[in-house]
Amino acid sequence: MDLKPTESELEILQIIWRRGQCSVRDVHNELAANKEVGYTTTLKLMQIMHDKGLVERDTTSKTHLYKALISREQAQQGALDKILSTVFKGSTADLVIQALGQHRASKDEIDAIKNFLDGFEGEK
Amino acid sequence: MDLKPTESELEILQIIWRRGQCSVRDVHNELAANKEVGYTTTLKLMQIMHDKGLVERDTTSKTHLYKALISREQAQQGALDKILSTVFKGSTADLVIQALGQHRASKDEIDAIKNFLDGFEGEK
DNA sequence: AGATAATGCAAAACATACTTTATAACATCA
DNA sequence: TGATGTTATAAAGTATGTTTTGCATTATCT
Repeated sequence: MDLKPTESELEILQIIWRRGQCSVRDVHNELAANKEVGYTTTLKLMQIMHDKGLVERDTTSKTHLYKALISREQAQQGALDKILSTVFKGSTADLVIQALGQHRASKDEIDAIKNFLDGFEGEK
Repeated sequence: MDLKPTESELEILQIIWRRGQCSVRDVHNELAANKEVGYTTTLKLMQIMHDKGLVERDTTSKTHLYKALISREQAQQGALDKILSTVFKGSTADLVIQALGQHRASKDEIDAIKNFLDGFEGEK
């Protein structure tokens, strides 16, 4: 299994992740709200995603219902792994620092990360 | 300016960033050490990168010398911005936690990040 | 039943990234 | 000089991702 969603596939996954289970129409309506796209384009992409094993579908009723077979966390990790190797020379610390430096994280965010680090370090 | 290097372009940028200034031959030798690739493929990619404005070149001597016009930090930030919007719902904290969680960072790395966070928070 | 709308599939068209081939110009070595 | 190797360009070929077109099926409304 490869599981490397493309750009457009990720847009669709976002919607499926949020809603849990969708018809092509559901997904298309959300996509079309933000950009110009044809219904059949959305359909075709979801068919490709099904071929790739990114989603599964329930075909019992005429309107097929799609569910994600890859979790958001898996996609996140895949994306991180990729940019770690391509631009961060494998250094997670560099990545984290770059992410935080530019972003002007809020106090809450920083605290959340610190807490996470504390727990992480304690565990050894 | 767009400045979105592709996968292959990033491999080449890695080398240019490390060496500072390179001929096509320099880059190609490094690439060819790790994978099967033709000299003209490397050349063509570097020409495309020049067209895009990712690199500049000194053509005074026969052997053209290429330099990066995009910094590693710019490329890193671009990559981060992209995955933040595509898979992390814009949450830097989620990204950082996911990056650290999977990676089993070393104590040194964790300390580096903590120090960074401390300084960052203090500055307000 | 017949019209209309929604859903689905297959095939082809298009765009972009990547690779290869063929050719030319120049430098150096023997 | 002329054989060889290096560099460069242009053009074409391949692969992958994205969009569009045409057609068939099913459901619903009158």
